[in-house]
Amino acid sequence: MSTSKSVSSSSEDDNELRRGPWTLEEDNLLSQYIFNHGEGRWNLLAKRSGLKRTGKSCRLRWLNYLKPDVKRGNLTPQEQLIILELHSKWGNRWSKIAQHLPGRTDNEIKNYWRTRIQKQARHLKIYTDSREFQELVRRFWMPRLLQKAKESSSSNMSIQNQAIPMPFDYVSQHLTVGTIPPWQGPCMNEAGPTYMDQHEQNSDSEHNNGSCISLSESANIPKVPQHFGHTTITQFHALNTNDFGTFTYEGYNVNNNVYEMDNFKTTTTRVAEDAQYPIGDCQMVGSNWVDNDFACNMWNMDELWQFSKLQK
DNA sequence: AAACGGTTCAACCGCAGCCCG
DNA sequence: ACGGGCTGCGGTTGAACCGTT
Repeated sequence: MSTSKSVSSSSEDDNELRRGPWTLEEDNLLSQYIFNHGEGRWNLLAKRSGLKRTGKSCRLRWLNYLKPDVKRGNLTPQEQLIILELHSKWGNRWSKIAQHLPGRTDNEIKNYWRTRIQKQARHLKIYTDSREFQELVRRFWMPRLLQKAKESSSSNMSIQNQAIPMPFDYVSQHLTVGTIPPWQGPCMNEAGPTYMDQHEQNSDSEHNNGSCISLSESANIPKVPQHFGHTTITQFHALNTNDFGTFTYEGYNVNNNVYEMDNFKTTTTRVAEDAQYPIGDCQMVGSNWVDNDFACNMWNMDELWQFSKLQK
């Protein structure tokens, strides 16, 4: 993008289309026009509003920035969970994913994926569409997000006040076998339809058949062995109990009380019978492989990678 | 304080699909 | 059936920002 070069002042050439960052005046002009005439017919809007912008540019500015219901700020753990899950099912269908995240734009979700998720994958030198990465997400990322979601919901807000409808229903129904977590709380609709039941089955029934989806059930992703599913279930149960204690599963020694990853120590051999999971060859040790600032860094990837290399 | 490098995100581009005449 | 206009989508870019040296 040649933004700075191509942003032209109106004094230069009144007929030249402006590009690059929008000014406050332009924003006001666009908002005012849409307030009076409504959205749509973007090319006509661009001509009549007095903006020296293309219709495309106007549409983008409105939908991604000016529209009143556009949500600003960091994605919540619940939103991140939904993105991970839906991306595993649909891939880079950003607009489709965005439909399930009220107030979030496809652009924002795409940026999140590329700058956060893919960055982590790059650090580990694995592809985000690989089985290894899917396992990483399922094993470590999602539980961490669940824990964060739990913390955020219990500490400062009720679920009802959150923009994402029924995130825990969504998670509990679709990431696991459907256990309703106790921490879901009385405000959750335990008996009623889930988020995806309400929002997806009608619009996407040809893909979904009304059944729950999960990373392991994604159409895009090979089914993982059954014991991976079991791992998820036990991890999820661990979120719901205070006395689950430490247990070992498939070579993973997991202190799963509340997913305190600080105490998480794995020494693994290959974890899948078909030997397709090189990530199982890495070893994660110590108290700080999980970064405290979850919003910025899910893991200390450098450290993780170092251990990964050491094991090879 | 300045230089530098990495990250984020708003904005652009090309393409595909849809609609309508 | 065809072509043109419009809209939406996904990939890419680069300015702005931020942290580090």
